[in-house]
Amino acid sequence: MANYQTTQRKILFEFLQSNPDVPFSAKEIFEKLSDATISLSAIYRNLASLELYGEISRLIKEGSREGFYQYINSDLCRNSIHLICTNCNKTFHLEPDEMKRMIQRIQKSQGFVVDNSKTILYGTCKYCK
Amino acid sequence: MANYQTTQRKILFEFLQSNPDVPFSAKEIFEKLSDATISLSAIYRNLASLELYGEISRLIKEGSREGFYQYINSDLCRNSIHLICTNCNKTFHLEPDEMKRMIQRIQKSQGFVVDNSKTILYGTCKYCK
DNA sequence: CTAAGTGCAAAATGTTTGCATACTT
DNA sequence: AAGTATGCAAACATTTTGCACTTAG
Repeated sequence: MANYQTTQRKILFEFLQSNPDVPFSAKEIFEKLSDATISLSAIYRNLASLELYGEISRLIKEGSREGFYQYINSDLCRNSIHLICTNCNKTFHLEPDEMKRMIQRIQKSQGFVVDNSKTILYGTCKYCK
Repeated sequence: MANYQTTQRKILFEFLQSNPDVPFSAKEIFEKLSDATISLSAIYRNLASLELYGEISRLIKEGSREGFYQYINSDLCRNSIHLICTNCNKTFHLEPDEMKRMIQRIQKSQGFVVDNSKTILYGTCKYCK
C-alpha cells in the first residue's frame, strides 16, 4: 500500500480535517460528500490507510455497530486519553498530567495498567451540561 | 416483552453466570452450547432481553466488529467503571472510591462529567503483567 | 388458553474484496 | 510504463426480523 494523492483521498482527508475532533461513520461521510466523486469503497479503503498512517483515528461508539473516524486536532492529543461527549459527539482530551496521575493511581490500587491508546471515557462535556 | 423461563434462556444465562466477568460473542456462545438446543437467533434475542433486565452487560472490544456479553459477578460492580484486560479479556472493576475521585478530578480540571456506565478502561491486568 | 419464545430462512447492516478501468508518479 | 487507486457489484460477517410452530404460566 502506498500513499498516492488521489482526488478521493484529498477530498476525504480535507473533510475530516475541516471537522476536527468530530467522529463520522463511513456512511455519514459518503452522504456528506455526495456531491463529490467518491465511492463508499474508496471511503472505506482510504479511512483504513489514513488510520494506518496515523492521520486519523478510529473509534467505536457505545451502542453502535459502526466504526467512526475522526481527525485529531492537536499533536498533544495523540498520546492522551480521549473524552467523548455522548451528546455532541465531540472529542476532548485528558490533560497529560491528569492522565498520568490517573493511570498511576489505578496501577497502584488495582495493579491494572491502563492503555491510554485504547481507552475512551464517555460522558458529557462542559458545553453540553 | 416478558421474562419466561424457557429452557433456552436458562441454558444461556447459566452459561454466562458460570463464567463470570468473561465476555463472549453470540457466535462463541452458540458454539459452546452446540450440544444444547438453542438457535443463534434465540441467543441474540435472549442476550438482548437479559441485558435489558440488567442481568448481563454488553460491551464492545477494540478491533472487533462483534458485540460481547458477560455476566457481572458482584453487585458492587454494577455501578463501577470496568477495567478490561486486553490480554485475557477478563473484567475487573474500579474501586468505588477510586472511581469517584477520578470522576471528580476530571470534572474539575476539564468540566467533563464521565458516565461510568458507558466507560471501559482497557489495559493489562495484574495477572497478565 | 394466550402471550411470549423458538427455529428457520430471509432480510438488513456494515464492511471487505475481485476485477476491469483510470489515475499518479 | 508500472504500480496503485477507483467504482461497481458481489461476497462476507454480524445481527435482526417475519412467520409458522411450540411452550410457559
